[in-house]
Amino acid sequence: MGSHDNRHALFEAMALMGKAFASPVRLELLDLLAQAPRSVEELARASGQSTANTSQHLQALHAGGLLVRRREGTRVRYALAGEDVLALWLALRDTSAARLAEVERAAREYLGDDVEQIDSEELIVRLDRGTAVLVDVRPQQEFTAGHIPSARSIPLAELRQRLAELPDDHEIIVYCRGPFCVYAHEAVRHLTASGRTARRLQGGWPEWHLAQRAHTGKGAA
Amino acid sequence: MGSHDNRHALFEAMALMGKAFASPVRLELLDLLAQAPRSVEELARASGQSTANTSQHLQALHAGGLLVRRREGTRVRYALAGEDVLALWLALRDTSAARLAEVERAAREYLGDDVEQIDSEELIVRLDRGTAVLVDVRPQQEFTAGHIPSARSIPLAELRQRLAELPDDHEIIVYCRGPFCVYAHEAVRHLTASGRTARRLQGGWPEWHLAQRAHTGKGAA
DNA sequence: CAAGCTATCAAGCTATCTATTGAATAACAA
DNA sequence: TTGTTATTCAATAGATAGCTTGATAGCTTG
Repeated sequence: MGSHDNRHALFEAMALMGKAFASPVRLELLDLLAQAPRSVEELARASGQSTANTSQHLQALHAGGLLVRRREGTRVRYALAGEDVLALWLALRDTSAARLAEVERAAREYLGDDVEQIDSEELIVRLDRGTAVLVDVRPQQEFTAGHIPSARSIPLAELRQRLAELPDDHEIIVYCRGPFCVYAHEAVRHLTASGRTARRLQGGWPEWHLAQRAHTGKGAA
Repeated sequence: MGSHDNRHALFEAMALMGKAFASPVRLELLDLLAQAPRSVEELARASGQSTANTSQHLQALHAGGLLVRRREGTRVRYALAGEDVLALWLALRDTSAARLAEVERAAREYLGDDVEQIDSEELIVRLDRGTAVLVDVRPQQEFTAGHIPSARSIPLAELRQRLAELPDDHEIIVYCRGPFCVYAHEAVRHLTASGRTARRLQGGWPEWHLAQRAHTGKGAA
């Protein structure tokens, strides 16, 4: 008899995860956690929300199965539940950009003028040849949590003072959190304005990370 | 100044799509549309919702960029907006099953006892050898909209009367809408009870379809 | 153009969600 | 113990979402 009820219960359970994606604040938290695990306070600061509100949203994401949490002394560290969750978030983000004009428009407004891009295959060639250097302009913490091999860390905020560290005779390739993060755009604009040859890597650390996993056969279940 | 506002606007736009996934009714509609495009009334009947309510949910899915619609005479035909949307829905579904105990439990309750499975590689081998026949037990309409090559259509409701059509000396491999659809489970249980050798194909038409697309290089943008 | 069918709209009620506030709890240090 | 910091809980008000009902609009057919 209750086969209908059972089917509805199934979709209701799936909607627990769906609901987690239904708030802009939660999406921003996911995006931050795609870079590195963080405490509630760090996430609150980075997202511009109150601590209590951030905590509530994190619990919603946790209830949706997207996050794991661990107490570390006096603070609680939240992290994405797994690479499948990371892939799901990137898929939602990219599909929304492809299908919703609103997202495209907002992205253009936020990122400003396009800067020259380079894809990861080309990047590898140029690094091998030694004609380019790779710079990670995300905050130090995110670099420490994981970065593209052979990248050096120069957080965007420090770029202005640390220009001398970058060789004059190399092309500079910059990456950050991903295609919807301003850091690399701003870095490239600043570098170009300073007379350097600079480009933005297409995709950021999460994309690189996922692609590596896929190639080495550690793919999804 | 408004760089914060711009970032928030970006996530708000992405959340338009996120919100579309936040209701069990909408997920069921997506799941139906993953099989074949349909009119509002068909979707209402299949999902057990009122027409008005179904229409509203379809509009929400449309606003989220997940559906396209086209007027066809007196009715409106809704369809998934693209293969990226199909892939996204399958990813959400599978991730929720992997990460949420509630989904696993609901799926077990709904599907009943496990039946023997076979993966698509093995399927191809057995079809080549001619030791197996492949049966699509979804409603006729969905078969017509797309099916695995070499499958024959026997909707579950007709299986009982059409048993004679199936050769006695072949293994019968059954598929339906996907891993969370009961049809194939029930078909295999019925066939086995009738003394046949039957198994369920792992994954249904949408999974097969996406996998084919990926192999032939028509992958995502 | 009138009838009939499909889909959408509009209004209303209830339930759920969001952000805020202030209090409560957990871990740790002195 | 007491104090301090990080996080969660509880209560609230305002906004949104969900489903129902009845009216409206679009297309087709006679």
